[in-house]
Amino acid sequence: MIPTIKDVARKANVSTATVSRILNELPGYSEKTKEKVLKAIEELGYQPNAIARGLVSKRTKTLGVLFPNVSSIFASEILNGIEDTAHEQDHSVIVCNTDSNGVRTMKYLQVLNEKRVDGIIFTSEVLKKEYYDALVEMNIPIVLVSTASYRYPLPFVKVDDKHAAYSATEYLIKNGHKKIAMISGTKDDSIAGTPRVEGYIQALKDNNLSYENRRIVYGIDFGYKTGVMCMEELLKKAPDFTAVFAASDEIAIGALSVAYKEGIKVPDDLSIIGYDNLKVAEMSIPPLTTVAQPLYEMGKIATNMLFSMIKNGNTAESRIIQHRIVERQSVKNIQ
Amino acid sequence: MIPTIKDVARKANVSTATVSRILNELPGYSEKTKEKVLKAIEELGYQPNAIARGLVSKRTKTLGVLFPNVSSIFASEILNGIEDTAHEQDHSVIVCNTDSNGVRTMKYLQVLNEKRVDGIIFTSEVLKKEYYDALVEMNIPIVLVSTASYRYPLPFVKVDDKHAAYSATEYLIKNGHKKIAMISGTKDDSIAGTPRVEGYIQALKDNNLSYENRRIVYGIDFGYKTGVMCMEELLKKAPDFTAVFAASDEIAIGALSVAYKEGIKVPDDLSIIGYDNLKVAEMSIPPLTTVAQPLYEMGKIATNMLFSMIKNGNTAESRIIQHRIVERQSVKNIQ
DNA sequence: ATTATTTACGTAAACGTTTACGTAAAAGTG
DNA sequence: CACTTTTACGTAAACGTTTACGTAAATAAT
Repeated sequence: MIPTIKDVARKANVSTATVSRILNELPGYSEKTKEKVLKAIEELGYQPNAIARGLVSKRTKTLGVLFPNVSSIFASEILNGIEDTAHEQDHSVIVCNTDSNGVRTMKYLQVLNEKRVDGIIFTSEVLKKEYYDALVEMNIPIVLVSTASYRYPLPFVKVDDKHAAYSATEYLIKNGHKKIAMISGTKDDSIAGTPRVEGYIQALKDNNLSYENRRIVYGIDFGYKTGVMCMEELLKKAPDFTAVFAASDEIAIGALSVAYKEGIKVPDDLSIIGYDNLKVAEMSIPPLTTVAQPLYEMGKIATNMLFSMIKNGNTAESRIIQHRIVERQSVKNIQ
Repeated sequence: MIPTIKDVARKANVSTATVSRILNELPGYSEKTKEKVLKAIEELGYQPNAIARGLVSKRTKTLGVLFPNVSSIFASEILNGIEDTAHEQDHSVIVCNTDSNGVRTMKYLQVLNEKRVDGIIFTSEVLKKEYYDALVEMNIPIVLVSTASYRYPLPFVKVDDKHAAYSATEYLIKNGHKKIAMISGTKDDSIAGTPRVEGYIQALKDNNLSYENRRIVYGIDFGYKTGVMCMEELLKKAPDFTAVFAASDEIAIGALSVAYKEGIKVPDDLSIIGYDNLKVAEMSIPPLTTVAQPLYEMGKIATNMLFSMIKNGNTAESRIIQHRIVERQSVKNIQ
C-alpha cells in the first residue's frame, strides 16, 4: 500500500502533527526529530497526498485554463507561458478545449469548480453572461487573456487591437502604400474583429487616404483557409491594391499562398503584413512582416496576475500589452 | 459559504448518505426523496467537491500528460486528441512541459503522483530509467505516445519510424529521384533519429541506389532552424542532389526557405518531402508533400488505451499507427 | 396472518491531511 | 531558586465525501 503520514509517524515514533510540521516547514520540532522523520520518509518512499491536503487547506495548487482551440499555434504559445509560470510557483494547469462551444464551456466551468482550482484563465473568446455568472458563483480569481469584457469587471491581459491594427496599416502607409486592402477575421467579433477594422480605417483617414468598402473582406475565422478564400475574393472584387493588412498571421499566410499561385510576387508586386507573430511567421516564404503580440509573455503576465490575486485576495489591474512591428520581408517600400 | 452535501441533506431532511446515493445514481431511495433532494441542490447551487470525493474514492478523474514542448505544433495536436478523449470520459488533463529537462521531468512525475492522477501519458521523448522507476513506483497506468521503450514494458502508440522513413524515401525514388539527400534531426535519438535514417538507407539499398554518407546531415533538434542550417550545409557539402527527405515538417520548411533564398525552385529544381503532416505543411509554399503521422488520432488512441487500463487494471497492447504519404506539391516526378 | 424478502433510508467510520489547543519539559529571567 | 516564557511535541477535530452496516417499514410469499 501507499504509505501515509501515519505510517511515517509510526515509523519515526512521533505524531502525525509533527510530521506535518516538518513537511510544511512550520516551527515546532528539534533537529533530531526532523532527521528521524526525514529518514522514515525516505525509507518508506512517502509522498504527501495532495488531495487530502487540498481538502483541508482548501488550496489545490491547480489552475484551470480555457482555450477555444488548444491545438492552434496561437493558444499553445499562451499555454506555454502559463504553464511555465505556474510551474515556477508549484502549480499545475488543467487545460480545457472549449471548441468555442457554449455547452462545453459551461461544463468545463463546472468541472473546474468541482475540482476546486485556485484560479482560472479564460482566453481568446468573448465572455458570455452565462460564463460570467458561473465564474462569479465560483468566487475565485480569474483573468482574461487576449480578450476583455467591457460589461464585466474582470482583469484582462491583451494588446490594444485597434491601436495595433492602426500601427500595421500606418506601417504600410509609411512604406508608400496608398491602396491598402484588409482581410478581417470574424466580422462581428467585438474583440479581434471590429477593433482591428476600426484601427485600419482610422489609420487611412488620419493619413488622408480614402477608405473604400470594397477593399475590406471578412472571413469566418482567423485561419489559413479564411486567408485563401478572402484573398481570392479580394483579387476578384478589387484587384488594384498594393498592400494588404491581414488580421492574423494565418490569414496572411493564406493570402501569401494565393498570391504565389496567381504569380503575384510578394513583396515585389504586393506587400502583406500579418498580425500575431506566430512562429510560422518567420517560417513563411518570404518571412512575414507582422505586428507582434507577445503571446508567451502574455501568458506569463496573466498567470502572475492570477497568483497575486490568489495571494492577496484583491483584484489585479488589467494590462494593455505593447505590440510591435516585426519587420521581415513581406513588405516593400514603394515610394 | 460554499454549500456541502450536509447542507443539502439538512435542507432536504435526509441523510448525507441518501444525497450521495442520488448524486451517484446508486439504488436506495424513492422518487419523492430524489425530487426533494434535487430541489435542495438546485436551491443551494450545490456542486460536489471533487477533492473530497477523490480522497475517499481514490479516483481523481484527472490525467497527466508530459510533453517536451507544449508549444510545438506537434505536441499541441496530440494534446488536442488527448483532451477531447479525456473530456468525453469526464476526465481533466494536467499538462506538463518538461522542456526535455530531466530534473523538471522528475519534478512533474512527483507532482502528478502527489495529485494522484489516474493515469499518465508520456510523449515524444526517450524514457530514462529514472523516469521509469518513478512511474513504476506510482503504480498507475501509463502509455507512451510518439516514443517507445524497448527496455521497459510500457505500451506505446507510435508510427513505425523506420518504415515511414522508408516509405518517404521510396516515394522519392518512385518519382525518379536517384540522388536523394536526407536531413535528420537529433543524431542519437533512438526514437525519431536513427530509425528514420535507417529507413532512408534501407530504401536506397533496396532500390540499388548507392548510399553516400555526405548526403546525410544531422541537426540538433527537429525545428525550423535546424532545417535551414542543415540545408545550407548540405548545399555546400554535396549540392548534387535532386531531392531531400527531411525528418520533420519544420525541417522541411527550413530547407524550403533556404532553397527559396538560393533561387532553387521547389519542386522544379529540387523535391522535398517532410515528415509529420503538421498543419503548417499545407500552409507552406509550395504545399509540402509529407509522410503523415495522425497526431490527433494518436492522442485519442492513447487516451482510450489509458482508460481501458484504468478500468480493467490490465495493460494494453501497443499500437503501431499507420503512416501515409500526403501528396502535395513539393515533389516532382522527374523520370 | 405470519414469516421472509426487499426497499428506503440513517449512522458512523474512513479517506489522509492540517491545525487549534493543551501540556510537559527546557530555557530564560530576576 | 522560583518564576515566566519558549520549545517540542501530542491529541483530536475538521475538511466533504463515500460506503459498510444496521434497521424499520413496506412488500411479497406461504
